[in-house]
Amino acid sequence: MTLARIAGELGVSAMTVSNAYNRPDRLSGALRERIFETADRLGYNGPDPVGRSLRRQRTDVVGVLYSNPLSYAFDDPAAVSFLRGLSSVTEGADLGLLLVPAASGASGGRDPRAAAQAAVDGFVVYSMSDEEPLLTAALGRGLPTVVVDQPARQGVPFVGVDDEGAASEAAGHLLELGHEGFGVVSFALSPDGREGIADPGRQEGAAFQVSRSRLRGYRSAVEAAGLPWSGVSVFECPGSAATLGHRAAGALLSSKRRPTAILSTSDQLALGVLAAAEELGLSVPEDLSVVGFDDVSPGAVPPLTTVRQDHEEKGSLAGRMLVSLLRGEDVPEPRRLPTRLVVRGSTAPPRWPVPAS
Amino acid sequence: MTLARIAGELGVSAMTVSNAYNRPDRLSGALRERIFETADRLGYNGPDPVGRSLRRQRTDVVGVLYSNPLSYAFDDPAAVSFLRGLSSVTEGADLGLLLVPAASGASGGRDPRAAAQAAVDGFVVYSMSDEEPLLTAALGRGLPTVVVDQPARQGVPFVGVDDEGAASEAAGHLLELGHEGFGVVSFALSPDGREGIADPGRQEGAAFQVSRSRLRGYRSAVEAAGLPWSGVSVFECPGSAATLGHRAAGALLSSKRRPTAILSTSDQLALGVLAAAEELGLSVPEDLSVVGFDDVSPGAVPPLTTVRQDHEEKGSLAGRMLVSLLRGEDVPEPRRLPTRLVVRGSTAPPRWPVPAS
DNA sequence: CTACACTACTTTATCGTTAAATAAGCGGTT
DNA sequence: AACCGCTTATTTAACGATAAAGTAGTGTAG
Repeated sequence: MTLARIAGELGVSAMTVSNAYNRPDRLSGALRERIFETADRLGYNGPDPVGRSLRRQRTDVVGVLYSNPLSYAFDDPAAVSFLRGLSSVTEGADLGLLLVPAASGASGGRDPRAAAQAAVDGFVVYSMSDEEPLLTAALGRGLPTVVVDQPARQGVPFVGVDDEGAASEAAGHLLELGHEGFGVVSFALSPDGREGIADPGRQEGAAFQVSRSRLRGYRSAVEAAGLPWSGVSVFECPGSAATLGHRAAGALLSSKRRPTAILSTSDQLALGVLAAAEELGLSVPEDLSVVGFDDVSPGAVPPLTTVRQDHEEKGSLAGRMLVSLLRGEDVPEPRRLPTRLVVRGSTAPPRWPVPAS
Repeated sequence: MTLARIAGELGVSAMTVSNAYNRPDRLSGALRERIFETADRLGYNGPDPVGRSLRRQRTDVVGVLYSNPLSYAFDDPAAVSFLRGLSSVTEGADLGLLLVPAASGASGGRDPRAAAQAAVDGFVVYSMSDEEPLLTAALGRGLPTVVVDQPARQGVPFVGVDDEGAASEAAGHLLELGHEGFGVVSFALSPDGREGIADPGRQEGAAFQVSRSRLRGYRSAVEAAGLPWSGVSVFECPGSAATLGHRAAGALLSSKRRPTAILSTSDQLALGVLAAAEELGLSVPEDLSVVGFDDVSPGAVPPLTTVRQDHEEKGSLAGRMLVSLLRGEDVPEPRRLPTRLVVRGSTAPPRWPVPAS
């Protein structure tokens, strides 16, 4: 069933039927009624969305690009909050939200064709590595695009936080408490799935801007306190799950110079660190201080000291920016949303000053 | 930039350019290379998704219809798990997932036009009321559709659980413990936003099949134990948030015949009940037993006795069914997924037998 | 030397819609 | 009878792509 068939049935032009649906005020009430009635009778459900999109050159859909398999997003509380904020804005603007499927290639990267095949008016790109081909493909489409968290690119509207500053503040907190022996548990520095200690080269060369920034923040605070960064082991996990943090902490805590404090680049990892500590008979915060990032784990025991950021607001801001772009309005300067260090029960002064060697 | 322009530039037919992208084996490697190179040079990103969908009569997108504003879905752990399961299957089949925006009308129902406007190959409908116009509109499209949780409709592929049986089991557990005074905290019976005690008429007339079934399950167990259902107050909340459960429990627990046990149709509501009990100085489970539904609140204190169901599997099954339908394969009989009563710390025998009056 | 399969590409027609321009008719005025 | 502004409906021409059928040209077998 198509517009034309309905039109034929009634002896009117297709345009008139189209108008019945799109500009009801442009035809007489009587005719409009007859059209809807005929449509009903013949089982026509209104203009076909695809034909309509082709002609109007817009889809009223926003695409979401995620660097991992889609289903991981629903496992990550930060991503879920982000989507909540984003969806509330897009729905308010009567836009659909398309979760773009991108099969993962062998390299860990995602199939860039996904971005080319998505019938959307614009993209929201969530947390990708610097040179992700999927991102390049999306930007290549020339559609309005907002990047969230990473990578910040010249000329591309961006939403994120000051990761370096926040990380520095987190490390500063531990330093103030008197800690001198640190370990870092980080999520991926690059999307190659590596797991293990990351040397400074790998740290600086990280393909994930957020990882790079947070490590830099930790480092600058540590060095500002006169301590050598070389004394800090950075354990890289290939993702951000508690089990990965658990393994990482296991490695760090069994090294010969055991840290008295562990900085984690996510709460999920920090949760794993807590579990590892418990397993090793270390009590937190007495024997070990732990700091998370994101503030998405309200139920942790002990409650996590962490860097709070408003993920929902991030989604909502990204949504508002994209909606403005779609409407052809100007978009305000890239803004960094605020973060706040929330001190809870997982950090305390070290039991003793760290011995000199 | 279009196929035709690239074709013109090279002096070949549009079809050949199309084939370069869709059936690379149908043209010589040399020409293919020239085409890609020209496309690159002119900034062509491959076939336009909308034109392509129009011609092929498919979009490779699955629409998700939700009975509440979309952003609520990301607040509901059951819905999030469901989406995780669903998205893993759709992504595996290289299908996009379109979260369909449906502005809420005054009646609380959602704008049915949303279903007509969505450019999708099929729908997954998540937990809707019996006569929701949005659902009718979706089914009217004649696209492959799978309904999840409710409403089960003759001839429409369905995924859900045996709510009545599970609820009956939950109530049975309390009866076995010796409880005789019950209260029920239920999420919406009908989408009209009512809050307060629901009489048996409203219970039976509920527009949400799941609500109806769970209440029936509670009731059948209570009556099977020889107790009158009229003695059980059912407090209806307009949604499923902890704050609503809190208010509901406040009302039930301050009535003159205070229940010794409260059955909640969701964990979220049960969490509110726990909060209300604490506020009133009642300890759980000593003074009050509480049972949830869904098993999505691992962190509750005390840990909730609840009905466990596998939301992720539900999403994944719905996805598999829809994918089969899209491929024109047969879909197995509507199946009810299993549930299991998980007894934890929120239920115990009543402190004393309920006094006769 | 015809027949036939095969490759590499083209032609034609169509998917379902809507923007923009155009026309026809209205009662009334000049 | 020409022209008004206004409403209502029509005509025309894309929007960007691909299915299906068709046409050369080439090699290969009988």
